[in-house]
Amino acid sequence: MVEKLDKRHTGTEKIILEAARQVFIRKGFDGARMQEIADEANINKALLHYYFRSKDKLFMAIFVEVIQSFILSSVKLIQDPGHSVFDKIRLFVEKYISLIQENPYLPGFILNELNRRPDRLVGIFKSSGLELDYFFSQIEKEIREGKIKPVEPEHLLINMISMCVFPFVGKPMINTIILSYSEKDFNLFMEERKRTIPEFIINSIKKQ
Amino acid sequence: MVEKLDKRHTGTEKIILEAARQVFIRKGFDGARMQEIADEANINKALLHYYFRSKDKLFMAIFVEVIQSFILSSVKLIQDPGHSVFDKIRLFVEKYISLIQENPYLPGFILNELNRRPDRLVGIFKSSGLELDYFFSQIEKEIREGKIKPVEPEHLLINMISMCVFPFVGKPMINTIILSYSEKDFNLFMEERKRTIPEFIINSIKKQ
DNA sequence: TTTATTTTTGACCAATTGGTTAAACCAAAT
DNA sequence: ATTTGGTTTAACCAATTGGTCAAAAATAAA
Repeated sequence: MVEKLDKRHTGTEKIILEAARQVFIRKGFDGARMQEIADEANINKALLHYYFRSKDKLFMAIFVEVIQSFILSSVKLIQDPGHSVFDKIRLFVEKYISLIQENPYLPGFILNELNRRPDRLVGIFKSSGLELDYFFSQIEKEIREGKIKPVEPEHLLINMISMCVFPFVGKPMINTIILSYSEKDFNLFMEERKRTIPEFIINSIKKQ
Repeated sequence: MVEKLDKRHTGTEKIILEAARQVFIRKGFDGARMQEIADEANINKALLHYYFRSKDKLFMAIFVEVIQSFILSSVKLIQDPGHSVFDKIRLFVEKYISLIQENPYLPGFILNELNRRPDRLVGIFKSSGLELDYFFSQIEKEIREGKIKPVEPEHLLINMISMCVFPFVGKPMINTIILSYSEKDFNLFMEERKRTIPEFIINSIKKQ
């Protein structure tokens, strides 16, 4: 019964990957312990090495998975030829923040590991289908057509990403700042941002 | 010779702190090794424990120092009653980016550690003189006076910080994105941002 | 110089780490 | 029932870790 065997195999493998994912994201590569991953998966530590040969290999496995699902889901929309730049801004901000809200510690994890071992990990990032050429040329086109003010496409994109992602990375800091001004909690603040960020961007680049 | 003693003492202490600073920022708390700090300082490892009792205490010492110098230098300007909101945006972006350029890995370090051990570190952040009330009320005042469009002060501030800081935290990602569009290098890109960010923000909130 | 104090060191320790191994387990095939 | 194959485990290992300590070195006081 190859099928049954494969299912069992994939079963434990998935359980390990899920456990590793949680622990790595929570503690980072250096902070994560193989024993803790084994505990989280309710299996013996040696089994980790049976499926994935080393901590590094296990980490790579989850990192690739995490990057790809994260990149793909957000790039698709932005490269879609079926929306105007304004619509893309609105849709991207809403969708991107919602995506991160489901996994709030993912950006911090990715960015930190990427910085800590760039030579090891940047390759994964580059080869994960990160294509932005259509979006960039679409912006240039709408500028030529006089639909939006002249802006540098790269800066616009980085601004969008920055305003969406940074609050999650800087949550402890943001909470301190916001709570010193109002009683708003972080989740409410991010819900507001789904509205204020597109408004802020579009106000900046729309022609009057 | 109390003076001489104190100088020597402060001398080694400062050498240790400087070494610890470099290693902790480069490797993070979990990744840093006491031996590596000792090597960096060219002293015996036991001497680290002689001056600072534990790795944690040593880390706290440098974290407090780092936070305070970082916060203070940036908050001063923003609370200064002598500038308009527009001027503050221009000055802040220029000064904040320049500050980080001198220490590009500081934001990533601070944000990551803050997320990793919030209960331990957020207190330091809170008690480091982070006051923003004047800036917030100044924005509200200029809105009432019709000088700028209605905006939520907290969102505006977070937007400013996000667009300045995030690129440094996401440098490996940013480089991939930018280089896929132009041949610009990161430093040039950040120099451009000193101009494009204030323009972007002011375009968004100015009245026409 | 001699004594007292402080600073620096090398050697050491217990605990933890990622990783290994040989044996046990367990379902399926003979 | 026995064998066969992959799966899971407990026990173990070498290396590394933060941390200690007693003695040496350097400095100041007498």
